[in-house]
Amino acid sequence: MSDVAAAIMDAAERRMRRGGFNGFSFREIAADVGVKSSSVHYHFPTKDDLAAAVIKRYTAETAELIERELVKESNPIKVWVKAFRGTLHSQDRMCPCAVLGASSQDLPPEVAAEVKRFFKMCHDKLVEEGLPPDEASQLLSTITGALVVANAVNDFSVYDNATREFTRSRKPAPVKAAARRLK
Amino acid sequence: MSDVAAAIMDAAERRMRRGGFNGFSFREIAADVGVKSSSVHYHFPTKDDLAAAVIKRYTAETAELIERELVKESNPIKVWVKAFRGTLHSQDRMCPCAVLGASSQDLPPEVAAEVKRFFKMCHDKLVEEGLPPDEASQLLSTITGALVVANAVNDFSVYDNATREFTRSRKPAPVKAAARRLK
DNA sequence: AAAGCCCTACCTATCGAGAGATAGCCATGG
DNA sequence: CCATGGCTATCTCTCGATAGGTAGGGCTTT
Repeated sequence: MSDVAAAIMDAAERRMRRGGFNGFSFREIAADVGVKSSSVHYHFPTKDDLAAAVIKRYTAETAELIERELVKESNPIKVWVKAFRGTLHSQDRMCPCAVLGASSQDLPPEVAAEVKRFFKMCHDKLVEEGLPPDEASQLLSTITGALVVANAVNDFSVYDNATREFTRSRKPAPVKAAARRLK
Repeated sequence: MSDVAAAIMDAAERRMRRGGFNGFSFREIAADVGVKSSSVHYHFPTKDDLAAAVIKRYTAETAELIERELVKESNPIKVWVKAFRGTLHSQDRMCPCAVLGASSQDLPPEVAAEVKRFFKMCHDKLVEEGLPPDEASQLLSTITGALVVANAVNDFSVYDNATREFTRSRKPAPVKAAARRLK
């Protein structure tokens, strides 16, 4: 992928994190990158294509990040809470999938499908790492919601308050998951 | 408030629940109600006005609903989990504040302020009903996130799975809160 | 009671801005 | 020499917003 294409995806992701699918335009992206809007169309024919590509890349990057962190810290709960905490404290603040997921019903089908894939990936990984399915759903929901609420009230401490109990009292995942990951 | 104004707010709320602030237009609302878009402007001069009014009303209605339910069921956790579950299973599916809150950074200030007020109201009420602040943040986050994730993956059972532990194991609120409410 | 008047609640018509998308031209480099 | 990756220019839509017109109900004044 060319530098420009990557820069376009970066700009699109940044704006999607703020305003979702309807929160950015080809012209804005083009201005961010320093090209013309028609050049954005060259790399991503339609807006749907661009958004879907951004989410697909984001899903892959998140999965990789989690894998890397699991090597350093074997408790998956701590890893996921910390990862989303990093998102909140980053410049872009929100997870794009949380933003898009909230208005999933109004998304182009390809984009909605990618967002769905993201959350499925998260849940699958949590279960694979040893959490019971319900607990995985709860953790994923709490983390996602904490992001939304912290964003809405503009107070990041909400995230830490909401996730505190998780990082404190939960048992670490069974050893087998960590072992499988290492071999 | 006139019938038409109420119908406009109803239509706006319905569309906001699906697509957020950028997910509806004056013309769509007008068509839903059966008037012209200029008539919508008559009742709500700007789009910001309309959206803020919708959220303000929604906040008040939610507070009233919770109060009513607390008379029947004294455990606030069960009441809130059930209330948002009702939202998910309603025709409109999402809480408008969850949708708008996710893209809070891109909202007109008056609208963002109303969304913030909604979440503050929720947290305040939970604390008032006897929950420790952190637990209130956690419950609110989990419920909100469960809505988002369930919506994104298009599977309502996620909500029940994510909130199951809350409704099962938590202690009911202290008696004083219920007593205060009754006097 | 009739005349005059204003306010409410719509309407038609239109504005300029910005959206996504397309057609076709041009420069560079393998 | 032609494919790649940009560009200019322009299309058609839709957006939020505004100007100005009108029907009719209710008020006051004579």
